[in-house]
Amino acid sequence: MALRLYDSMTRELRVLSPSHADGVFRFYNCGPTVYAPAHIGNFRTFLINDVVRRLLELQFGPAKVKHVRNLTDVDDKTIKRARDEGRPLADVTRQWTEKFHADCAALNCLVPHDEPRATDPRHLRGQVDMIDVLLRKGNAYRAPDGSVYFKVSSFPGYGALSRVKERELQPGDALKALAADADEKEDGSDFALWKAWKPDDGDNQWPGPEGAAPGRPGWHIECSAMSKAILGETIDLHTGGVDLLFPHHENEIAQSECCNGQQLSRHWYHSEHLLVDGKKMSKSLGNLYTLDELTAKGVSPMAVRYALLAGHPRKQLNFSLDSLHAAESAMAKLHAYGQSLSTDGDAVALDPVRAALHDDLNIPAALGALFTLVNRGPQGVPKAAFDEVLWTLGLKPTAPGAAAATAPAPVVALAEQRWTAKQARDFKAADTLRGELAAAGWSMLDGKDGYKLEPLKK
RNA sequence: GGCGCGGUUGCCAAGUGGUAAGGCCGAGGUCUGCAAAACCUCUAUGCGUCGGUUCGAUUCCGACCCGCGCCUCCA
Repeated sequence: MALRLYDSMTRELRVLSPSHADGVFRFYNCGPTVYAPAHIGNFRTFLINDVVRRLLELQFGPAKVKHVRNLTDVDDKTIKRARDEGRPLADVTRQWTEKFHADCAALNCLVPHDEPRATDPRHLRGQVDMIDVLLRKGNAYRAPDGSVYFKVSSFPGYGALSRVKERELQPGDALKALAADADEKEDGSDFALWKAWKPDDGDNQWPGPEGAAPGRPGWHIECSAMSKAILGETIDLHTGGVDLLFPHHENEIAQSECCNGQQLSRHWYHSEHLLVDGKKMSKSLGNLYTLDELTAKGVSPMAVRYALLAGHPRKQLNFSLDSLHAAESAMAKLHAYGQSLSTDGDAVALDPVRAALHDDLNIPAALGALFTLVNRGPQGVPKAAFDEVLWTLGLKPTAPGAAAATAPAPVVALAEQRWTAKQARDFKAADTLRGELAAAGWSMLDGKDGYKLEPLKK
C-alpha cells in the first residue's frame, strides 16, 4: 500500500519514497523553541508527525527511516526568558528541553534519531559556513551593523511554496513590522541570516561569518544547516505547522538552494492548527493549554493524544475539554476490544484502517473504520494486526481506572472494610462505606475477585 | 486588500454524482446485591443560503452569508 501525502509545494497528493541510494527515507520536522512548556497546539503538530514517522517505518522498515527534529535554543524569546530570570541561556533551554522530552514521552512519541540544537558548536559552524557561501555567491550581504541578510531578489524561485508573489502586503501592519530593520535591509523582504550582537543579547554571542559582527544566527538558517549536516543537501520530507510555511520554510528553501544548488526537500507537508473555542491558541486570549494542565484535571496523556489526533491533520481542529472525555471513553472501548481478540483471523480485516492512514493521513477516517470493526465484533480480527494499527497511531489504550492505584491510605482502609462487608453479604454496611468513599472523592469499582479505586468523576 | 481553509445530527468528525462512516452524549435493554464496567439495540428525508448543470447534488458550477488561519522570526 503506497503512502500518499499532500505536498504543500505542488498542492497535490504524492507518494512518499526515499531518493538516496541507501534507501533511507530522510525526514525533517521543525521542532519547538525551548523557552516554555509546549502547549497542546504544538503537540498536535508533533503528534501528527509522530504518526508520519510510524507510517514511514512500517513502509520502509525501521532501519530505513531517519527522523530529525530540531530544538531552537537561541532566539528572541529564549534570550528574553533567560534575561528576565537572570539565568544563563543554556540553563533555560535545558530546563524546557527536558520538559519537552518528558511531555513527548508521556504522549508516547517516538524519539527522533537526531535532535540538533542551533547552538551546538558543530551546527553553529555549519550555519556560519552556509552564510559564508551565500555571501560569496552574492545571495547575501552585510548590513552596516554587522548583521547579514539574505537578498531575496537574488533567488528567482522565491515564493514558490507560499505563492508569495501572488500576495500583497497589507499596508498597515506589515510595513510597521518591516520598519524595525528598515535601516539595515536593502529590501523589505530580505531576512536575517546573522544578527549582530545587541545589548539585550547579554552574553549570548558567537563569532560570525566573514566580515560580520559577532552575534547569533537568524532563525531560518538553523534548519537549513542542520538538515544539510545530518540528512544531506536534498531530503525526502520536510514538515511543520502551517504557520511555518511562510516565511520560515520559504526562507529555508531560498538559503539552502542558493547555497547548495540542490533542491532542499522533495516533499513538503504542513499540518493545520489546533483551535480552542474556535480561535487560535494564544496567551492574550487565555485559551492556551499545556499537557500538565490537562493531566491535572485527571485526563490521561493517552486521551490527550487521541483527542489531538482525532481530526484531519490538514484541517483546523477545534479542541474542547469535552473532546477529552470522548477520547477517554473511546480508548476504553478500544482496550476492551483488544482484550477480546485472539490470533485467529486475517490481517486484511484491518485494511480499511490502513488504507485511510495511507491516504493522506486520514486519521479520523481510520478511526471510523477501526470502530466499525469494533462494532462488528472480534471474529476474524487477529490481535497482532489490531495492535499494529494502534502502534501506528501511537495509542496505548488502558482499562478505565487502571491508573488509579494510588489512593491515599485512609481511602484504601475504607475500601478494605467495604470489601470485607460485601464478602460477608452485609450490604447495608457496604453501601454506607460506599457513601463514605464518595464523600472522600473516590469511587469503588467491584470486580469478581477484587476491586479498583478511582477518583470520582465530577 | 492578497493567499489559503472551512461551514455535515446535541457536541466532535469522515465521506460520496445516486439519496449520509465513526466517536461522545442521550434513550431502552442484558448482566450485576447496589454502583461501575462490559455487551446489545435505537438516535440526521438531511449535509450554511439562493440559484444553475444533471434522470438524480450534501457531493459539480456560480453568487451570497458566516467562521478561521497566514501575510516577515507563532506548531
